Amino acid sequence: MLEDRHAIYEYQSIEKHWQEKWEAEGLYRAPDDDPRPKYYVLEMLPYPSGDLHVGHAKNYTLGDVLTRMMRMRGYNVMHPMGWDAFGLPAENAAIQRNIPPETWTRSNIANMRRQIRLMGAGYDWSREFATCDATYYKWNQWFFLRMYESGLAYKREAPVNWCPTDMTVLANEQVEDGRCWRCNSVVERRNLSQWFFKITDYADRLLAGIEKLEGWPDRIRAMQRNWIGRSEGTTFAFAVDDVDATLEVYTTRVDTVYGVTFIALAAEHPAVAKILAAHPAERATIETFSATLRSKSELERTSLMEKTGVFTGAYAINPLSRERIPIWVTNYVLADYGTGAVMGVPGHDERDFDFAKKHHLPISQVIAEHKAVPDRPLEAAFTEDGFLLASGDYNGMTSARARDAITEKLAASGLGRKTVNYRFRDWLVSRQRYWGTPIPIIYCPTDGEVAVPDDQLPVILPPNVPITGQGSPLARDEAFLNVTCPKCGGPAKRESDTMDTFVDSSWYYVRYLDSQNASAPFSKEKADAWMPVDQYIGGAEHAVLHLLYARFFYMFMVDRGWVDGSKGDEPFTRLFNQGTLLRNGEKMSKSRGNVVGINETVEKYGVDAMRLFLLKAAPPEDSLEWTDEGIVGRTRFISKVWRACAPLCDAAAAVSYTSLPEIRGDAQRNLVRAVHIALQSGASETETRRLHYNATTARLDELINALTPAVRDPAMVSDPAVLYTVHVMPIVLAPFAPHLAEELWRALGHTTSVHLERWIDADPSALAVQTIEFVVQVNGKVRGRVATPPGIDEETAFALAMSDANVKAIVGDQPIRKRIYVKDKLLNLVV
RNA sequence: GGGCGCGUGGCGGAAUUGGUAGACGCGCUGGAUUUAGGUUCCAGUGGGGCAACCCAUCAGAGUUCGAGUCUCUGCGUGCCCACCA
Repeated sequence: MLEDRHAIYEYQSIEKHWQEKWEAEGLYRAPDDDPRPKYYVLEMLPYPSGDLHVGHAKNYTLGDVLTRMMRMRGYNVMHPMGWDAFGLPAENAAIQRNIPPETWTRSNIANMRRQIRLMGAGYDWSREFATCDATYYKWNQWFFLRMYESGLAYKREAPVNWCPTDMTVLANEQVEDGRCWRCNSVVERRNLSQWFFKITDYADRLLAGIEKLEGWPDRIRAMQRNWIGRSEGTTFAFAVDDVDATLEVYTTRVDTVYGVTFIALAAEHPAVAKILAAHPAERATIETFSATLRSKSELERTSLMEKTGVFTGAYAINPLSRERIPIWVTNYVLADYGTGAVMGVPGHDERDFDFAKKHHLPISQVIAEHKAVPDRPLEAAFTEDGFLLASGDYNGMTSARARDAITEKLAASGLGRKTVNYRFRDWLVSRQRYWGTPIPIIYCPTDGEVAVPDDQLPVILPPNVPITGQGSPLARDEAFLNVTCPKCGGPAKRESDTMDTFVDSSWYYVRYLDSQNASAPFSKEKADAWMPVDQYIGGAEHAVLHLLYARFFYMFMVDRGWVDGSKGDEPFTRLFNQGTLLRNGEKMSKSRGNVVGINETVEKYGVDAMRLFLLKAAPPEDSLEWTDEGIVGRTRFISKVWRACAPLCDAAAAVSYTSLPEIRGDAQRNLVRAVHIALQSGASETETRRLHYNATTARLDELINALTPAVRDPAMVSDPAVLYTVHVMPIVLAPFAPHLAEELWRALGHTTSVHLERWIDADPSALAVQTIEFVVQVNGKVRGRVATPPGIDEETAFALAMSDANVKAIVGDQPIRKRIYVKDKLLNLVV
């Protein structure tokens, strides 16, 4: 029955052919002036690391399916692509291979662009850019200057990770177990002058905004909330005995203030020097202790180390109890949170308890679970709220009331106030690295810190700078460094630090909308037309950093009036977190050596088979195990579709695909129903934004399983229902297997692409069934099934149920106490 | 230590609102076609039982006419943050 020419689906030539044709026709351009409603689909900007593997394909396939679906559902869809091109791997590659970072990056981009096209993904390439283009990073510098003007970009000393061998700062991610990831030297903490963005000014807005982000996974919202880490408490001062200094502490538990038995300072606390001046006897001990601490990495200072400290010789006065309490320098107080000084309450804080035990400091209980005074000493810190005791005027109060009362008392005497602290810090944006955006600042001996004027942007990153891995290459490039001061014209030096690459990815989503603009980062008109991004897609590894920075940048843009704030100040309406692709139970990655390449996969199985497998194997937010058997199953599906449909295309061309065929029997009705169930599934997964296209592919399997026997049956093969199904097949396949769909569509005689067709809305009359089978339960257990036309009432259902021999036997002559009837589904009899 | 998830056949998973558990695919078993392998096609595939039936969604309890789904406890497992006072 099958003609030879239809027996084998030649995916290689077919897929290549359509990709070239689509590209030539500009099928995926998103016009700015279009009457259709807009829809902006964005996948996170990829880093051009070299080769794509099927893990990348998982990400891009989901975005591509959504893009095609939304286009078919009548939207003007924006789906751009670009490159997060600055960053460390390019510099490391430059060192290893002795080629400039730009050469390595550009060749990776070319390769990855080719591979993405090979996947048949529909992007509007006319909007493409790389962040290392001077036409892009110019605007990074422009944003930096606008932040600088607003007081949101500033420079200060900060402790950073310093590798003494490579003579460079390392990002936290580049420190592994306290050692440099490249040379394995022990990383030191150093105070260096660094540029920051004052993201903490936006803390409350970033926090409040999370509540409105209902299209984001709760997990990510919780992570951002925790990361921001808002904490309300009291800041108040202790006077220091014999020393002209006060020590401010921050606490969320001011109700425990009568239990303070020591003050714990961070070694970096500024008061330490003053205290040492008054207590020279302790100087040597403290300095040795501080020096040891300074040489430790953050990691060693935190989780790995036991709590230790040294007594300073000085005492503080508790402003409430008037008690005299010792001041210690410790290793467990963070210098850059709160005030860098903590009131030690071992009775009610686990860390203070550990410390007090170790250094034999007194432990007193000032909070109890009940009002009765406990008769036993504490065996561990009691950290819950309770009732105050041994707390002067506040005895018997609840913790909550005491916090208010004590804070008020401290405020009244000018010693303290209510304060809010955040766990997250200002964003450190400077890097002592070459391959990034130069920070547009000049240091002048007369004028100090001077911003590069806008008309001198971009500050070009000089090519051909030797990269050795030893310190910042720009800091040694005299031609780059030596400039004239924009203010006085005298000799001056450029800033040699470059920006964190997270700056690049904080606003790229607006640049796509106007990527050729030479006079501004983007025009307001275009941003207003397209923003916000309707669906953002990417992995959860960016849950905090990138997604927080991008939100901050967008709020800044809204505040400056560059984008319309009436649509809100959040850039990404919905966020979808893709699950990772696993192989042999581990995340697929180059470093694990378990990657499956795109090229080989496409060659061996074809693009459509790969896409279908990635969609079918698991819901998109779950991780997915790559198997060759699984993808073989999808090539089987494609062959089944091809063998069933291709021979019938000529006949089907004459049958309408926009109106339902005449139904001549149950087999025909079931077939058309399968078509519309698949159409409904695709539409519903899209409209609900659940994107569980794994379910839709199952409906496609059911559809082909219904069509295959029909086309083999001589009595059915020319039936209108069969020919209708063949004609609709490419439409229902189009988002998932775009090449196969197009090949069939053109074989049906169409001269325009199937990807420009409208999705067909599921027809209720096609979905309707002639008979249903409802379940009869007795006491909740299934005892019978009854076939009837749908829509019968309870009495009819009951009568039918009782005519079922099995049901009748089980019920017997027991009285029926209750009946529960769910229309067309079940009847439950309680006896 | 804190926060958030997740536990369903041999495997990936389906069951969107409490209503026929195991759709669909992979794998496996038997058969047909084929010189053979592959492809393709047919039948079967949670466990027990000859059968009618019984038992099954990590374990245990609860709510309900009815629980994979809701509540509680325990166990297992994953991710994120981890001395933030």
